[in-house]
Amino acid sequence: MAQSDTVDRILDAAEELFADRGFAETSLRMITSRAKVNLAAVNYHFGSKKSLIQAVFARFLTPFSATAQAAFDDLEKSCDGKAPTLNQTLRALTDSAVRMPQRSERGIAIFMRLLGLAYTQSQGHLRKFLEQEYSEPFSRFMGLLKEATPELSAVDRYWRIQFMLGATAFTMSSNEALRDILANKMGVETSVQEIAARLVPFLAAGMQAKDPMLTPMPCDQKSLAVL
Amino acid sequence: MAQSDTVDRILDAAEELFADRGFAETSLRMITSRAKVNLAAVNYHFGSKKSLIQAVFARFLTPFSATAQAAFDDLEKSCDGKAPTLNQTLRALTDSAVRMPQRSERGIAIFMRLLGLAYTQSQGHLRKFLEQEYSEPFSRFMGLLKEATPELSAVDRYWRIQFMLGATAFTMSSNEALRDILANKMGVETSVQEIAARLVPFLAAGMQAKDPMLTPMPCDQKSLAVL
DNA sequence: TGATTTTTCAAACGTATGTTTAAAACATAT
DNA sequence: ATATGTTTTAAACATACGTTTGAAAAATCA
Repeated sequence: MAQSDTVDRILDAAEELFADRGFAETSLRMITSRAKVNLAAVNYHFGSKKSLIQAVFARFLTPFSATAQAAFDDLEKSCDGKAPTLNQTLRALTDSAVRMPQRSERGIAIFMRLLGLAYTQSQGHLRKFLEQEYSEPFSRFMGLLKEATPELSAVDRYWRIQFMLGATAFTMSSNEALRDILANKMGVETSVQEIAARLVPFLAAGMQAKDPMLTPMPCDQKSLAVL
Repeated sequence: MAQSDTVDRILDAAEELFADRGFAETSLRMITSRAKVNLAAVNYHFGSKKSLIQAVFARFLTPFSATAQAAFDDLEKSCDGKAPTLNQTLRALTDSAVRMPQRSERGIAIFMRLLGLAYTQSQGHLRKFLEQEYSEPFSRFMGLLKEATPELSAVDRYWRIQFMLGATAFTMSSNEALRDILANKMGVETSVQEIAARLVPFLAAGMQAKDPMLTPMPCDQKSLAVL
């Protein structure tokens, strides 16, 4: 081989192991032994474990962010002048994820799981890295969300976005486990695409729920208004 | 003091540290030094770190599960015969959490954060412990959800419950951080009760969204093959 | 009181981690 | 072929972890 592929082998192994077991629970020795590379190679090529984690994310997040930006461009062009709907905006994002060129069949699942872990296994450095590296597509997405939900107050929108993020990150981060459970329990096979297709209407409906402050607080009785 | 309070001091310290930093990232030395007890005390009183984690959960989950069961009883009694609505069911659960007697002012926040971590930091032993220890209130809640959403297919319900769990666990697990961000950004203070009050309508609306397979695809390009 | 059990304590153990080192192997270009 | 820069390797390093030990201290009970 003309050029060493050590770097890629490390990235491949790290990506899978991180997705399977999380960051802290994956040691450099596991990574290097799966990659069939010397232990010191990680520190030689990446500098540290933290940098390796960031590199794993950069490798799939950079092309994804470009794809998403293009999808946003298309979306704004296609309904020129008018703001894209919430469904369209969410769909543009999930489609970008689903259509990404994958390294393996597990590619999408790994991609989703890592995104979920990034929110969940809050490694401080990762948060900072992602925020400053991908702030543009992120805030563009936020802007689209704002235009698609003009009826919401800023505070309502803030919380509902958190709810959306939570539902998405959590579901996607354990998408393989959840799919297995469903297959065992009800004999139904599910693709990541289907999960996304089910998730979007759920999120859109929640986002557009009636104003939360209008729902009565519980007195001592459980008497509640219907919704 | 007639009886040593070492056990409680350890539980208090562990509870806070786990909530702040997660399980793996909290060492026994941190716990024992905050609790001002000897390092060996944890292994003496609890046997192992795993058992300590379970004990922390049992201390607040056992009374909570009792409270929730009572709330479910009340709910079923109050609308006798008829099935409680989705909003009522969700509300019964969140109210039970909010009304729990708290050990501190952070009590609710810690409670939520730990519940979120239980789902998120999937310590295998914790999952098993929780499942076999609190399966009754859990499956009762699931039963109520099923009765409250008779129009959903089992598969749809399965996925939407996962979405609800995700939104809840994620939001609650970082509720303190999210509240701080909102306070800094928009000068709005938020209580955990308010988050719950906002979350419930979001979840209910998502749960009752129109059948996902019927939602139309965005305009021209994004039309996807059905599943 | 004295005997016995329970609890505390400092110290050490064994293991695993991320990282560094310095020499060897390799590739490239003069 | 020789020199130069890059990559790989085995070994060690320093540190942190959960757990165990055995003796001291405290509490309990006869």
